Amino acid sequence: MTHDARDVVTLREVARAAGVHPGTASRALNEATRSLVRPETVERVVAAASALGYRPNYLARSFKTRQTRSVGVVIPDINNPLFPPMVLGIEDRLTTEGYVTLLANTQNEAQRRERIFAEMLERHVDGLIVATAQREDPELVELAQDGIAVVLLNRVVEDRSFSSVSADDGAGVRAVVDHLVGLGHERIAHVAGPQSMSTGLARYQGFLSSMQAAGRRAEPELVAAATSFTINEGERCATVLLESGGAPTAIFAANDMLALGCYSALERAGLRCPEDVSVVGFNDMPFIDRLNPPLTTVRIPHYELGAQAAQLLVDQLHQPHEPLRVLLLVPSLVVRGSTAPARAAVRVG
Amino acid sequence: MTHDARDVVTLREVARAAGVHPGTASRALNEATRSLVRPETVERVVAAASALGYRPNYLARSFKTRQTRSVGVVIPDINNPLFPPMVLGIEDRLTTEGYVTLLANTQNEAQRRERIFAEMLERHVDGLIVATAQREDPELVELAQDGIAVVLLNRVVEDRSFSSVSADDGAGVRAVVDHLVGLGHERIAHVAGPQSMSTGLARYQGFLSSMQAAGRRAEPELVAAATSFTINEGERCATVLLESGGAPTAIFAANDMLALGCYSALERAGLRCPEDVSVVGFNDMPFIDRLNPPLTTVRIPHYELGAQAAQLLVDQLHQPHEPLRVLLLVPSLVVRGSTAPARAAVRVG
DNA sequence: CTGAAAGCGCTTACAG
DNA sequence: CTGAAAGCGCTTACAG
Repeated sequence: MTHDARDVVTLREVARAAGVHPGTASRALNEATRSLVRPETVERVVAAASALGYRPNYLARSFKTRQTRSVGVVIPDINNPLFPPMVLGIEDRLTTEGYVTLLANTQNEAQRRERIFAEMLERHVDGLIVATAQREDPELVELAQDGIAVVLLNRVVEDRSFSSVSADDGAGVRAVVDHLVGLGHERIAHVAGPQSMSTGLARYQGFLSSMQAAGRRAEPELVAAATSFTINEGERCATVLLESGGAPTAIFAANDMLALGCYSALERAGLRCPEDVSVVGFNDMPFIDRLNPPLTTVRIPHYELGAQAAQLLVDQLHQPHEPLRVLLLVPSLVVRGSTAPARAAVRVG
Repeated sequence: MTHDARDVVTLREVARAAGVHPGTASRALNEATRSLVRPETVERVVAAASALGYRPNYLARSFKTRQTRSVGVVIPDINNPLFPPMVLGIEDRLTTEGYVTLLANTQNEAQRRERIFAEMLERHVDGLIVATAQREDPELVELAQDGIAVVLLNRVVEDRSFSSVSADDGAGVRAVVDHLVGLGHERIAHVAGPQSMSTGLARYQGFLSSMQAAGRRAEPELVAAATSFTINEGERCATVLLESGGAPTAIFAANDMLALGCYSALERAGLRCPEDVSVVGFNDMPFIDRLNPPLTTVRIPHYELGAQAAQLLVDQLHQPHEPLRVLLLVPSLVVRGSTAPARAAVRVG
């Protein structure tokens, strides 16, 4: 009825068939302890195991060793197209290392996040890959202090006690600003992301420093900060910028969702993109190249981000006293139809 | 160093603190057996447990009971925007039922699929939600015969030995055909999906019967079958249709990806959508409403699909001899800018 | 190099 | 209603 049939052959039976003690059979079958056993014995045990179709009982093993070879992956929202490629990268790497992926979405709800972490620990995951970090994240810091293996993905905590894999936002933003400056834009605005997240802050700071490096000033009326990375917030902020009197000829949005909101705001204001205002995003979401106009944006290697995070975690699991590692992957600017040479300043409202 | 600190308090200690035998403590703490214990004793045990911060060891429990309260979710490709909402629906429902989600992508590779199923069984998942079914799927049928609880999601196996949750494709297609016929289209073409999948077949058959019901003939030169649900295949098939001499004024693509390919083919042929040719998709992928033109398509309640599949599985787990259930969720046509009244027949090539 | 034994932390017949 | 005991299937010190 259930799949107990599969489980019917146990280590004890393999041992009997091979004429050895179960302990010996265990050692022979386990990679790590195999060298303790005489080669001929190993061979005998392995033969018996495969003859009987022996499959070790993971539950028993996990119970005994307190290791589950599973890792918890905590993301904000799988519906955000950023995350699926990361999850795939994680899964691919984890799988080849013999780990299994427990996935959970926080949906940005504190209560849900707490539940998820508690559940993952109850399930004895060997480690956690967390893509929901806030810059200040006491909950996460506490986890780390409890000695749970955690790798941060995409976003980062201010407290530098985590290994992490994220994109080099500074480099990405620099490429954006250089591109816009190169097109002759004088009045470049920024729709910043939430400053409570490392990505929002890093891109904002990158904007300030890149502007300065390019000899431009980032005027206060040309910056608006969104409270979330959503289309609605992008529209709201872009509207603020357009009505501020700052007369931007280009808007750099801290991610593609916000950029989509910029499109909406421009449309509502009767402005054309890129003729009147250029728009740049960040992330290179799927299908963003099929919009009208196709969005100029910064491509982040999301799959790689996930794969590297998984690797870091696995390394850390195998070598618990490994020093922390902070990986920054290189993004690249993808120029499409939403940016064009600056024309004249535009004033609205 | 590890989170062993959390595990330090064991059932035995709770029992001692409450002055009862561990067996009694177990019964008192377990929902199902609590009624066997005198209320005052239950109270004492519960108090002791919470005073000591007792957390049952899942590993021990799973080992003993052979249940893990985990379910494997097998999807073709998380990067396909269809699946994230389904996965979220699954996770939400599973979580409230106390189950955890093991996620894996087959990437449509047979080898990978086999590995995944083997792994999931090794991990003793309580059941499986499978969105990768082929119409003929001996592997899956075998699983079911082994008595593993399986619920099919989105796609279905010809062999009717599974519970499943999918969309009522026939109803969706009917709405599409009626819409196009209502717009005066005489020559309606179909880019069919892979006929090895139930979705591809059902939508094709739905097309045939709806056309017939509407008094139209589905001419052979107005149907082309894709070998995969991809943009490239959509473009290839649409090109075939446009060059076949059938002169379609509307193309119904079996999903949005294929419809995207139709857009490309029209563009390459110098035809405008919807002025020259109307296009309809299926699924209502995220952001498909932001394309140029916004795609008319059939909305499928993907989140609900996932949630219902999870529910079916959980029900089946709790009530193993429950009869199979086949759920068909109702889709709805979303009319956007890619469809317009028919003008004249168009001939290309 | 191998055997004998203990034990991981629970659950669950079985007695009483 | 509760206790005493067995046992799930492994791994791993400990002897020899």
